[in-house]
Amino acid sequence: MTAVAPRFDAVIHPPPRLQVCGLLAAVDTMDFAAVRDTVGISDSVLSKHVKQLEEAGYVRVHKVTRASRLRTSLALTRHGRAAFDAHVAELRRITGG
Amino acid sequence: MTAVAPRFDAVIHPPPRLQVCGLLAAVDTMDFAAVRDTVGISDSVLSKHVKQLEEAGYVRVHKVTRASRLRTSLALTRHGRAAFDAHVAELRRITGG
DNA sequence: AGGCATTCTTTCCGACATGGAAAGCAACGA
DNA sequence: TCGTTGCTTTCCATGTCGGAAAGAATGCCT
Repeated sequence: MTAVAPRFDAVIHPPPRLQVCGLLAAVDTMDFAAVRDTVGISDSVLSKHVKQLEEAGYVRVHKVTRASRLRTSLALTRHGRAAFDAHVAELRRITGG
Repeated sequence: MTAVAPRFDAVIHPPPRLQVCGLLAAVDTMDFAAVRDTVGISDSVLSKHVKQLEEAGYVRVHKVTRASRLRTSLALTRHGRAAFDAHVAELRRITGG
């Protein structure tokens, strides 16, 4: 009864990106700053990892001026969610889920 | 009701080592060659990863002459099993298990 | 004993990933 | 125009990874 085909994803696997995807998978959208603080990494590092995820088509970046401040929100794309689910399924398979 | 305290382990996380630990977690012992073939990596690469796991105290290497051939068998130590379980628990936490 | 095959182990090497620090940049308010 | 906020990009030092090939240990065969 596997919902998705397990598939290891090297873009998602590294710790910081796995955490980012894990956070985004649980919500519709999350602010850059919130992700940065939750994961506990610097602006520059998060920015670089988000860029990887964006280039893979897994994350969508939305820049909005809110409360007269620049707010960048992140969200998984449909494709990103599918890739994350598949990777999680593969992790479960590997680890004997 | 978490059985083990989730704890991310950088020694275990990389794909080849996660696979090796996943295999060993399911059995008492497994031959070097069987692990190598199941994981699908070369002798030298497996040897190097096993060395990392050994140095972390996670894997025990047993060299035996069997059927007049050198046979190296691998097994998780108790400590290795605990670390693996903790890492898997952390992965589940991160991925929204 | 010498040579050869089997089984890993170690070394060498080039490629690539990663994070910290700092400089850059765009937007906005004072 | 200047300073602040909120990321982004660049620079750099370090680390990891795997492939290829040389090494080493052990046993078999003649």
